[in-house]
Amino acid sequence: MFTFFWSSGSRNAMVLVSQELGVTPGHVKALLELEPDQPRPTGALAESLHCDASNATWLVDRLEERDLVERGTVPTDRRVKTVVLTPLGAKTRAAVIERLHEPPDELLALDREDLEELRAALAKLPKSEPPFGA
Amino acid sequence: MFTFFWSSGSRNAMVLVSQELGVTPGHVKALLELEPDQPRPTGALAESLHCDASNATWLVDRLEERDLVERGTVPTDRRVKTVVLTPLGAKTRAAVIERLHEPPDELLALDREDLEELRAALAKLPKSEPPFGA
DNA sequence: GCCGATGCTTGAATTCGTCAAGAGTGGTAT
DNA sequence: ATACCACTCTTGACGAATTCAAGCATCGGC
Repeated sequence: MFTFFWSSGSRNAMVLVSQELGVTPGHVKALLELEPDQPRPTGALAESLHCDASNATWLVDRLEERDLVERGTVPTDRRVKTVVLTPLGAKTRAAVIERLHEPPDELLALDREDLEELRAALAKLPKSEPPFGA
Repeated sequence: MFTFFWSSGSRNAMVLVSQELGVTPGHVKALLELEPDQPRPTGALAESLHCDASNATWLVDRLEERDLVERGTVPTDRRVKTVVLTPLGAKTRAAVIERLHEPPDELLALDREDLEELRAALAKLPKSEPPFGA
């Protein structure tokens, strides 16, 4: 519903959240792209993140160092390496989402009616691949 | 009017613009903080950019290399170094602003009525220091 | 079984950002 | 005036994030 938060942020919400949780903004972006118990190929992750494959490799390295994800393989194609959340990773991801759903001050300043009008107006925007469900 | 663009972007408008014009996103941010013919102290620039003074120094170095800005001094206090746009810098800045005001596809997809509703709804948000006038 | 395409990794380079330390200057109190 | 503290900018070191070029292993088709 409020995926629009992402950028509206009063001084970028994601940066603040990542600082609170002791991870980097890059970690946060990547965690949000991973569903618990659903391994994804590194390449798919890179595509979701709109970045280079080598960048995804580097990012997964950092996540792996912190035991937030684990690498795996798929039997059908031994070239691809998958990435899957560890229990700690899933927990951290949940905390990030929880924290990210808290509406920023700007929206809290609106009364119910104005908020509903804003929601309705934004709902008409063509959607552009929300970073995570909601 | 559409300062909201900044972040709403379909893949960050500023990044795209900077690529088009052959400069970095940092260059763009800095250029927008400088009014033509109005020298600003390096420190003031750093504050506007919400970054470290040393970062501002580094940024001005890069801008100076490309002849987009020039450094100067003020007679009243010999500690401060000012930054002012060169003719090329002013021209580049104008191009950036021009390009940045073009509405993204998401908004072009809306008809006049929906657009007006969105504008009205957004107008009720408390304002948080727009990056440049308009 | 060869060969081009594909998936990931590595290394170098650049940008952006922070912090710590230093040089130069300004202001103030003694 | 001298000493001392505050302020401005710069420099250097470092980490995060990003891109490109090159390399290795594997896959798929011929």
